[in-house]
Amino acid sequence: MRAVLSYLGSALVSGRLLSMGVIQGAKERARAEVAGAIKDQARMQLAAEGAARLSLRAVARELGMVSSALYRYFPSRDDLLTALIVDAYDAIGEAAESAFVKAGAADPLHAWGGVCRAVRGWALAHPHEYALIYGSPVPGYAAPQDTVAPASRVALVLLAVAEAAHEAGALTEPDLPAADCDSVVAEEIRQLLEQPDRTLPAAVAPRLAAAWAQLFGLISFEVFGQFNQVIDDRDTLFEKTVVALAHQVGLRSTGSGAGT
Amino acid sequence: MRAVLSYLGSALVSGRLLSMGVIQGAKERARAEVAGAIKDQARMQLAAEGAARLSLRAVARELGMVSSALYRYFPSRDDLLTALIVDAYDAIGEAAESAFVKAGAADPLHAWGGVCRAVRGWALAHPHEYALIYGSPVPGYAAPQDTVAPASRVALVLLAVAEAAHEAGALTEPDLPAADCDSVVAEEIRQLLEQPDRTLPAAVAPRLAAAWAQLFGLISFEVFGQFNQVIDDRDTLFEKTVVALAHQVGLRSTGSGAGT
DNA sequence: TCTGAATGAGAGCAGTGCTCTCCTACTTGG
DNA sequence: CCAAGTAGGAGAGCACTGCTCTCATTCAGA
Repeated sequence: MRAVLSYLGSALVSGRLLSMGVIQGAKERARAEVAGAIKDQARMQLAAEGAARLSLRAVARELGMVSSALYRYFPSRDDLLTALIVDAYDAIGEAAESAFVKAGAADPLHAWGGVCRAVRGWALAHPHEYALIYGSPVPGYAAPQDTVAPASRVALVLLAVAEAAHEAGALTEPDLPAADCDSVVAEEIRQLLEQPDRTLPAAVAPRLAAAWAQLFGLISFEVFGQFNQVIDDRDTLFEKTVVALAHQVGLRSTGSGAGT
Repeated sequence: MRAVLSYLGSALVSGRLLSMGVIQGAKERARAEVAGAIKDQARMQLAAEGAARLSLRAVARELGMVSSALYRYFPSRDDLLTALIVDAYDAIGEAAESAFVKAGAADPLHAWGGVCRAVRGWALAHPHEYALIYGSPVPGYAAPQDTVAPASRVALVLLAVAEAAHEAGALTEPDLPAADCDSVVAEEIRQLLEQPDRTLPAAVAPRLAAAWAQLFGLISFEVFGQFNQVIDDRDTLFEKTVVALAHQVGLRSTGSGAGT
């Protein structure tokens, strides 16, 4: 459980707590409140119509102000979208984190399933916000640095699940040499895994990344309607696939080092 | 190889040949030519700027005509986008089909890998067109009936690979009862699999659908930049994951009914 | 109390999708 | 071979968009 706290701790500090500062003066508070109202209204339009139909003027109109006033808070439409993207990443990341905390690290397969279910649940409940972050990147929009930390929260939770499993002896080691994996994984991740309090073998990182992408592939097909007229019982398909992904990563039930 | 021909045949007839009619009169030909030029120009703008920045007026301007003239060919921007979507589905489907034909049905694992590689290759070469069909659905845009046949071509190829493997005795049967799978898969797919010349056990359909979604999840993460600063050697990761997916589907090397 | 910054209002610009009317050119029926 | 009908293009115009600029107001701190 140490890994849990450390991973989640770093995620929380880097992505969440620092963004909401201490209580400020009345003026700054009013400003933050208006900015929040703008974001809320924008989020409503996003949920109703999708990102491309999100209109600054409509948001301003709904809020009873004129469109130019909105530019005092967000310098452009892209910046407003970025704020919504960060919020969405934080929301789905928080769903994953709290699911992990709730499931506990005792049974890795149970934790893995809980996290995956939470992510899928959030995606199905917020399809347009999900599309905003995991669909096609917005045109001419390069993800600014503010989004990378929140964007990695779900992946860090999956990493924490694997590390907890490894510490409990419920993670099958990969058979391929670690040197092969080092060239696959990027420098940033290697540094993360080499930190002194990390215990996860670097060799599982590629499998984890693949499972991460595959998980979101499954969710995206469901959210984006690719399973229409193909798969009816998506719950069952998801559950079975999540178990397969856990096995692919190397997760086993606690106690039995090598299951079926 | 019978399965190959029959599957690909139905795909070709339904999706491709019917759309390009016989040689017509000069007038209709001129009309088709202009429509083609519009689509080409639109595709160029799509590749350069993305779907959301595709502008009818800009297309018309580039073609030296006025925007209203363009409405003689496409009744709305959405219809032009739909035409591009159909073309993109056909292109990626054709890439998959020809990869399958080239690989042959002798070695199922080889065929599976070839098809997956071809799909990934097309996606990386045409990221914006890929985003158009596998990214977030365009806002307020419900896929018209014209797109469902082309959209299913890649999936049909994967189905054909599995059926060829089954006929060669290189497909591991699922352990769960077929009744369970029947409720997962939609009516349309069940009817497809129950056709007299189909030999694929219905029980592998769910595994195939899951692998299908996971494959595109992996590709989407790569195309949409989710692997930036996470995975460097994406080729290796893809190859390894494709093998894992093949195993998940139940594909084995020819001759050995159940290998590791 | 005065100054300067923050905030909002309004006009305006260039661009968009789309519709309407008008005019030309061409195909086709007699 | 000619008249009629139609397909296609041109242009104006409408409502909307993101964004910028200027001008007035308000309000906090020196």
